Amino acid sequence: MSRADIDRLEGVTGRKRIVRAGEMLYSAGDSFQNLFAIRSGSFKCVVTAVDGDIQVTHFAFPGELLGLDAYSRRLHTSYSEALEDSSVCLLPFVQLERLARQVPALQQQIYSLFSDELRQENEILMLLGRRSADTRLAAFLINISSRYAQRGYSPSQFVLSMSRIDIANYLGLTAETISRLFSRLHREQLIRVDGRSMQILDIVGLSEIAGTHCSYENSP
Amino acid sequence: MSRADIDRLEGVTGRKRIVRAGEMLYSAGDSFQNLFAIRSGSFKCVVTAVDGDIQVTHFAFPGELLGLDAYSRRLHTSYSEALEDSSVCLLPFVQLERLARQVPALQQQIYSLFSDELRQENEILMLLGRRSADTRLAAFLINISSRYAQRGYSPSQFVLSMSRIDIANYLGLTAETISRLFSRLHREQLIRVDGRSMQILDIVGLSEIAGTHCSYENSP
DNA sequence: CGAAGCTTTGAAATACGTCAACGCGTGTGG
DNA sequence: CCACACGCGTTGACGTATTTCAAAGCTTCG
Repeated sequence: MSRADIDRLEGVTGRKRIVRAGEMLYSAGDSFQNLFAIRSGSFKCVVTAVDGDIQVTHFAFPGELLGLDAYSRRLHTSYSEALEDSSVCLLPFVQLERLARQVPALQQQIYSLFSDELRQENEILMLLGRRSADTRLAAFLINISSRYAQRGYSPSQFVLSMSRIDIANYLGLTAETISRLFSRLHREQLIRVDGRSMQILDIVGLSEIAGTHCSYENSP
Repeated sequence: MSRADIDRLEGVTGRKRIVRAGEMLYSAGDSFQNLFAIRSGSFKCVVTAVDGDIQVTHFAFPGELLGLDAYSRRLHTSYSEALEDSSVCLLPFVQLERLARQVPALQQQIYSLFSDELRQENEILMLLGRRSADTRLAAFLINISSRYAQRGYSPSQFVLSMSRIDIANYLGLTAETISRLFSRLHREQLIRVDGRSMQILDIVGLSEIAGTHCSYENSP
């Protein structure tokens, strides 16, 4: 979804919302009314187990859509927290549904969004199920990098909006492991890292660790 | 989706297909034409990485739908293999789309299927990312059990159609670990296991290991 | 300025993987 | 019909990647 698409949709609905860093866009248990198109900022999406354990299921950036998984139960079963001050466009799903019935292209767009997200989750499953820690982190960095590139930013230099803890949780690892891996990748001259600002020095080397010789194949 | 729903849809399209054990329902690279509603048997869905590594993303049983993730690219990116002789109902997606525009309830049904699958994948992410091996297997067994129950079969006695290797891959473990865990659960009187036929002796105890005090919460 | 949370690094513990051997069932071809 | 191979399943011994625990430095923000 392009920024232009989002603007057009916002024209239809006319509502947007600001979410400050650390605030929830929606929480588990909230009723499902809207999809959210991210205009600026970033979010982490998190599911909570009955024992309180949490799992970051994905990170979301401008141009991406949040809330699709809440449709069937009319209830959010996960929460989305802003990683930085962010703004989203509200898309009331009932209106969207109505509009989609009249505009086949929109209909197909919605199916595609669902379908893409399913395919993306399959990739993450592969990462968590079968890959070593360094492969997971390398694949994560390449994925983030390519998503920055898609939006016209530098693919080789960016600031991570999420904490090591969030990255670790997302990748099924611990913050300590992430920290050690960053240090190692730094030592091996593959990246430069200063706190949350990252520079990718050797995308090819990183891709090799990620187990993909095509650096942009993990793009969403 | 109930069996009646599937029959109705089949009336619309009128086509079905038999897939023998070990045969592919579709392979990665196949063009996307149909969704598949399972009438009998079972399938494993598998993604393949560039290095040939594979990951089982889910198991599918009668009443469930396959192929949703192929929509956006008009191409299957994973394959589905029958675990036993099976039959599926073919649902040409273009026809389904057309029909859905006229029948809002069908439209919503399709959204729900997508949405449900997304939510289900989030649960698996939690399993792979944060849970120990025994928790994963216990949750798997409870999930399978509840899906049998949904279809009117015994929740406490069933025959697994997938190999230990498949289960291990699905849960991000090795076949040896699965085997050892089955032995352990057997020793602890939680299950009886003879090859692939399973009997759950203590669903509560199993649920405790799974980290959920509500045994049926993992149902799809 | 202080507290609280994040990050880094080291040392020790452990859960799970790897390797290896063996038994079992099943299908296949001589 | 038997022999054999092959894939699956089990179990043990051992190795190791990652976690856990701990301590200290560093940011950030009230």
